[in-house]
Amino acid sequence: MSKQDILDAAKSLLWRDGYASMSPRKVMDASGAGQGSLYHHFRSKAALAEAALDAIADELIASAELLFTTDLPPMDLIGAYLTLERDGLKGCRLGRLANETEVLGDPSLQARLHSYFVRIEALLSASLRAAQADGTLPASLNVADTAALLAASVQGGFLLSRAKADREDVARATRGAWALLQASQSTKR
Amino acid sequence: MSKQDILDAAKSLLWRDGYASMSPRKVMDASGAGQGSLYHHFRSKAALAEAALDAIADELIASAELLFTTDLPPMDLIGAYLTLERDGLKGCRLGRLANETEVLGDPSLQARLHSYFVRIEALLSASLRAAQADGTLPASLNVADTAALLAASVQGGFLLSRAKADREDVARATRGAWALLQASQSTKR
DNA sequence: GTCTATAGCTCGATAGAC
DNA sequence: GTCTATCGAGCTATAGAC
Repeated sequence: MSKQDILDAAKSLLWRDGYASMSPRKVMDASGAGQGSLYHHFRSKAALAEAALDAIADELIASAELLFTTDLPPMDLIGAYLTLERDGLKGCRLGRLANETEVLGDPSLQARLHSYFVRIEALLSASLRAAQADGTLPASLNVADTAALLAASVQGGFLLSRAKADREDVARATRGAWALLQASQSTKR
Repeated sequence: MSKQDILDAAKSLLWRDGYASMSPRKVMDASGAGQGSLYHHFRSKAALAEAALDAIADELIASAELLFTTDLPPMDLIGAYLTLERDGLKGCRLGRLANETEVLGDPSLQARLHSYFVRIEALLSASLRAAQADGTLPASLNVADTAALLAASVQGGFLLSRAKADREDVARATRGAWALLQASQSTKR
């Protein structure tokens, strides 16, 4: 079962070091597989990363969809998402890669990041629209802008945490977003 | 005056490609300087990057401080900052580097990112406090959380723009933050 | 101050034996 | 399916002439 070992090693190296730093050598060392095995199962480093990104995206999307299908009022879903526990120093497993030229320059890697964020923003947008429908959120707020802000509060929070080496920044940013969203509730029209 | 040429080339390569990709070879090609010149003026790639980050941070901080010392009500200062024109595909010249292991792992590079974001958040916090004092922002909002959110909306917006290859995302995120902030104005206590 | 030459290393990938 | 050997390239840095 060493193909899975290789994939797992790649997933964790992508999270820790990013794509450019995820060398075949490191994957081999971390997984215990030899070079022959690695290139037998994956035709290239990029192909390995594609498989790893697919697996990571599946996990992240599955847990987000699980949360957003909880039977709760829409505003509470958004609050629950924003206040999830996050380790700021580790960063988002996918967002972490979004500033790497080598990732953005590879269409099949970039497409995977694209699709992940589209789906996350879609979940947020759906809840925002539902909250406007049930009157807990002002109808005057632009849904696309607000969804982008909420996704950005998570990603930007992670980035601040890492830049400042302060695990709490991501919690500050998402808490700030949640507080503002709640404050807008009482605003009428 | 080729020292400045080398520094300029490093600054633009850091912006475009990041730190790991900024090889001495590329700096030489982009600046027209030879290898001897590069290592005469800078003892190492890291030392060159330190000088480049200092220059970039100085420019960014200077323009932010200029904006925040404009004679405008505090809420308008924040609005002006959030709605600045930003090219989402290029990213923040410093925030772009905050997910690189090679940057975070070098204490003198990481310290420069740290100091930049501390200063930006300080400018935002001061205006938020002033807005609370003059009654245009609810006193119930936590200033540190809100400042973190606003900084995160810019950085996260840039990240979304790059991940989705959509220049407009950063404007959506910051507009979303500005709209929420304004909506909270009308909330009392 | 700037040049060329070269060091020693790691990179991503391929070859060919078993 | 896994191994070892090897390739050619690029990396960061140093040496030493001019």
